[in-house]
Order: sequence, then structure tokens, then C-alpha cells
Amino acid sequence: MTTRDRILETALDLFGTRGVDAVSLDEIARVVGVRKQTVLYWFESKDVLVDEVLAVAATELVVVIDAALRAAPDDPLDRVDAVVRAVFRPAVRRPALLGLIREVSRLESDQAARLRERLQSLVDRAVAYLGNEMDAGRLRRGDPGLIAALGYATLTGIATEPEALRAVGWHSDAAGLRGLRDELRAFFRAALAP
Amino acid sequence: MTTRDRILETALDLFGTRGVDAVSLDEIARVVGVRKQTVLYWFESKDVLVDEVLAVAATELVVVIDAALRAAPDDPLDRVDAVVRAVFRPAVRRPALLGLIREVSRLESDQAARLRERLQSLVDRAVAYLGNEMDAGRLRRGDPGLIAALGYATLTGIATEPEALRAVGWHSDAAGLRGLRDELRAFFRAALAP
DNA sequence: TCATCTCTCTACCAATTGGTAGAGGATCGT
DNA sequence: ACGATCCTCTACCAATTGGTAGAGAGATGA
Repeated sequence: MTTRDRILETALDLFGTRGVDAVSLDEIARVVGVRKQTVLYWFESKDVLVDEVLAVAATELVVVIDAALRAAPDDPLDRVDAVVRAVFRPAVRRPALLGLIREVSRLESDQAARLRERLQSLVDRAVAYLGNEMDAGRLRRGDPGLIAALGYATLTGIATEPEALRAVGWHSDAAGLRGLRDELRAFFRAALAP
Repeated sequence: MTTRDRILETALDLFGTRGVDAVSLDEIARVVGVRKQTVLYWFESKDVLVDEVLAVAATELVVVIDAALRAAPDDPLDRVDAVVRAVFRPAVRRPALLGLIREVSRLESDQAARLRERLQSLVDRAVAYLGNEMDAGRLRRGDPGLIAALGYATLTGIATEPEALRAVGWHSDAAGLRGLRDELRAFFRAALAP
């Protein structure tokens, strides 16, 4: 892997788990095994680095979701289920991914705006889809936009806050992961069923 | 209000909306209208300040929830509903409150540990209650701990991420707030009904 | 061989960080 | 009038921040 890619990956992990502001270029460089100035050679400033990291994260997310949807059956509950399963795996294995998206999107900045732009079409498609299925009576009636936001909040929240799970006695072993994933699926099914 | 209280309140707002690391003592002092050294007079270090702010936030949350539960009817769906309504108001009016709790609890630190300690009894009570009501057949069966975590994730997520709501075309006016609150209640009802 | 391009380095910078030292103005009970 | 205590101030500090300047090693192509 090139130095550039290693910097991107390391930055994603550090930014996502500890926050953009809390991670210095020096620290990223140290983890990669390089000097800070090498980081600044590849990315002209920290802002640019953050932007690129966000682009990587957003793309990764879109790809995973798209792939899951292409393979999913027709029933909307099954399709929601497919998305949950698809996002769940990278989310818990790499909490930094959703963590970073969440952290940045919460702030008001140019970066947040660009990130939102990159994910907007995904959001629009999801909202339109939910609306259609509600009209067809295959999903519980409600505001499609708010339902989508609630789903996002639930999934992102649970994936980015292992501490909350630990507080209720959950363990992140294989059985725990399976249990969590299935509980999450049942939760969404119950919440969305007509 | 005393200087100390104003520092606490300002710190809660700033920490909660922008993150602990991103907010300097200088900035807190400036907003309060005082010098940084005055902040350090009242709180011997930034760590101590963070701790005290967390204590305030945790206490506020516990008080609000307890009050709502005391006034709520017996049916578990109604009780969940009461908690949602009670937390919803301070959460959207002051996103910093839940935002701070979420941000800190996500990190692994002594502060996170102390915060968890302060909220643990609340969590334990909620989990035990959910378990009992499931046994009584008044709630959908599931892992009470995970269900509690999912509820927390949904509520906190939606309250701390206005950007996600904006992405689906939501507006934070009076009608929007009412709509969101009701959608949230319906979501939980559907997700938890037996 | 020479020049060029890619990549990483050392050395430095101004600004900001959390924190210390200690002076001085109020307000208090005596 | 008095010292004591409470509160905020100015002035400073070492460490860290993001960023600049420019040298030099190593490969590549002519």
C-alpha cells in the first residue's frame, strides 16, 4: 500500500475514534511511521486530509449499501434488513467509519456540507423508496424522511457507541455481535411493519 | 447566577456542540466574559471542569427522566412514551446535553468511566423494567439490554444530529418539532409493542 | 552522464494550548 | 480601621499545534 493510502486509512481510524480536532498531524504521521511533513506533502493541509478521508468513508458506505440493495429481494422489510446487515458488518468492525461521518456531519463546516452533498443522493433515494412502499401499504405509514433519519440514528448510534452497549452488559464477541445484529433487525422490522 | 455556574453552563454548551477537545479554556472564558485564569480559579484544571460539567448533565438527565416516570401511567408503552417526551424537550432545545454525554461516553477515559457510573443505576433500572414487562407479555420479546441500548441510540442520535434531519428536509420550527416528536413516539411504540 | 521528478527528511515558525505565580480590588466580620 | 477571604486580574511558561522552506536521497528517462 502506498504511503498516501496508509495515511488515509490511519487518519480515518484516528479521526473516527477520537475526533478530528483531537488528532494531530504529528500523531497520524507517528502511527504511519513517517514525519508530519510527509503527511503535508501528500495532503496540502489538515483540512484537505479531512476532506479526502471523508470522501473515502462516504464512498465506502455508498458502495456497501448499493451492493446489498442489488442483491436484496423485493419486499421492503427484507430490503431494510439487507441494508442493516450490510452496514452492520463494517460499522462494528470499524466504528471509525460511521463515527467519523457522524462527528463531522454534526458540525457546521464546509467539510460537513461537502459530506452531506456526497451522501445526499443516497438519502433522497431512501426517502423516496420508503414513501412509495408506504403508499403501497407494505410499510407502516409515517413521514418517510423522519423514518429514514430515525433508522440512520439508530444504526449509527448503536455502531458508534460501544460504551452504551457495555453499560447494558453486552460483550463484543462473536455471539454478542450476532445477537446485536439480530436484535437490530427485529427492532427495525417491528418498527416498520405495516 | 454565579460566575461558577455561568462557566459550567457555557462549558456544557460549547463542549456538547463542538467537542471537549475542540474547545479551549480561553474560549469558554471569552464567552462567559472573564479571563481564562478565572476559569482555572473555579476549576483547578480542564479535566476537573469536564468532570463537573458531566455531573451536571447526568444529574439533569436523571432528574428529568425520574420526574416523567413518576407521573406516567402503568402501561409500559405509555411509560416509554413519557420518557421520550420528557427527554425530547431538553434534548432538542439543548442538543449539547445529550451531545456531550454521547461524545464523552464514546471515548475511553476516566471521565467516561465516571459518567457511566453516574448513569448506571438508571440503565439498570430501565433494563430490569423492560425485562419484567416482556415477561408479563406487555412488550415485544427481546434482549432487554439491547433494546434499551437501541432506544438510547435512536433518541440520542436524533437529538444530537440536526444535520441528519436537515438532509431529509426537516425544519426545526414548532410544527417540525411536534412532527418529529410524534414520529419518534410512534416509532418506539411500533418497535416495542408485543 | 545529466537532469528531472518523486518522495521524505531536518529545521524552523507563529499561534495556541493548559497551566503557574502572584498582585490587587471588593466585601466581609471584628 | 482591620485583616481575611473571595474573586479576578496581568504576566508569564513550556509544550504542542498546523504550516513553511528548502535540502537531499533515489529512481527514471534522454
